[in-house]
Amino acid sequence: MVIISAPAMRYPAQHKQETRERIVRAAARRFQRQGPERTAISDLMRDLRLTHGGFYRHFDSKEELFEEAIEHGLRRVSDRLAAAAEQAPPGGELKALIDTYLSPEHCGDTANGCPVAALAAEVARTPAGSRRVFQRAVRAYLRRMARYFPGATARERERRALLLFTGMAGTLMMARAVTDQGDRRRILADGRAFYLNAVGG
Amino acid sequence: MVIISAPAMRYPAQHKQETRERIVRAAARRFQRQGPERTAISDLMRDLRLTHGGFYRHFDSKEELFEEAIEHGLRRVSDRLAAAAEQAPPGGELKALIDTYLSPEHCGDTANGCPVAALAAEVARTPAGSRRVFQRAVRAYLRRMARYFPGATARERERRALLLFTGMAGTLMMARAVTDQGDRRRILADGRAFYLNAVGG
DNA sequence: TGTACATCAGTGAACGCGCGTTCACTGATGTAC
DNA sequence: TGTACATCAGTGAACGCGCGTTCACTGATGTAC
Repeated sequence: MVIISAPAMRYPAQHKQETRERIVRAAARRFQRQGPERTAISDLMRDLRLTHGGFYRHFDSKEELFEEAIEHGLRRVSDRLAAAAEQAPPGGELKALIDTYLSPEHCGDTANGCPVAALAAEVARTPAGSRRVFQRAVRAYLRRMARYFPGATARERERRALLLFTGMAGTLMMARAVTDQGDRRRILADGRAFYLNAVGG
Repeated sequence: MVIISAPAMRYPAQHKQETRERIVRAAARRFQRQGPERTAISDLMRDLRLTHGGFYRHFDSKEELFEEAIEHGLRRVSDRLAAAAEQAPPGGELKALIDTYLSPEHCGDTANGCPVAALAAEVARTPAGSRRVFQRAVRAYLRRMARYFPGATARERERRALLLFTGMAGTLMMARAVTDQGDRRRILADGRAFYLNAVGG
């Protein structure tokens, strides 16, 4: 028998929840930009003007935070992509998705961009637990994107979405790895044309 | 005025060179499988039954080794891909490249696979010097693959090769990140069909 | 041929640093009465 | 309303560990003579 009662709280009820979310947001940015190994818990907490010790009031481990940061990152990109698709003229949704994903802005903003392009190779080296979380988050992302794709069944639309977004993630990754600005622009522009043609725009 | 004379050597002349190459090969494998941050110099040297102290007789830093490991990895994949294309029936070269790159074997062998799929996101976080080395190695790789692609000029063939290989790298990365074996097989199979169609096979 | 010397790939202890995690403590606020 | 007490988000020192890099040393072999 478990008795649930409201305990005494010295902070406003949702204060802890908000701090937790701010940590996740800061983590998503830093993990994607610098990689999880190069970002220390103390960096993240300093971003929020807190000290590192308090971290463990919110998370059991850095690994748990990593999982939530990826979920957050995927939600954020899918928000951005869905918004772009909704603003597109009828029939132009797919083109809007591609142009947004392979835009110079997305390329230049790894921190707030797609976690697949920034972190999927690192997720692949992670224990099964984290990979399952990742897989679930990707599925939710694809379910959300599927409606903009042609295909008889939801399953087919999701498969097309997966192929498009994983392919573009690879191309975006390469654009970021290259040093020459001209090459970068060209890779992105070629990619936009290639994928638009490939999904039959 | 520099006098070049053969110094006294206590090891056979090419011994040092061979050790250096063995370090690079071990590094490519471990960097790609575990990531550069999770592989210690001492791990690599232990792979060759040596101790970590000797490492600095061969390389100035871990960063220098990272650059060479990526060059080595790209040469190795392009060898493998070129071999597959050469064995293909006439006209089937592109299909052979795609089937080899997106094969379950390549997916399951990150250590000896393509460094773009395994490490490009990490390269993107690296200082400009390493990124230049990467870019040069990728260009050599594309020049070598270009001959299997349609296109009026070498430049055009290389651009198609880049789009294909970066796209497939993204798809391969996702297949590796996912936990479910069935999903993994499906991603690879869908990818093979998608890219074969996209390059007009 | 034999002997003394020089070379340098490799050894392993040590240094310094960063960082994940723990823990005793603080102090602002809510609750009980 | 006022006072004593309980709670717990946050603090910051400390611990333990891993790892990149350095360095004095070793010892097998080549060269000089």
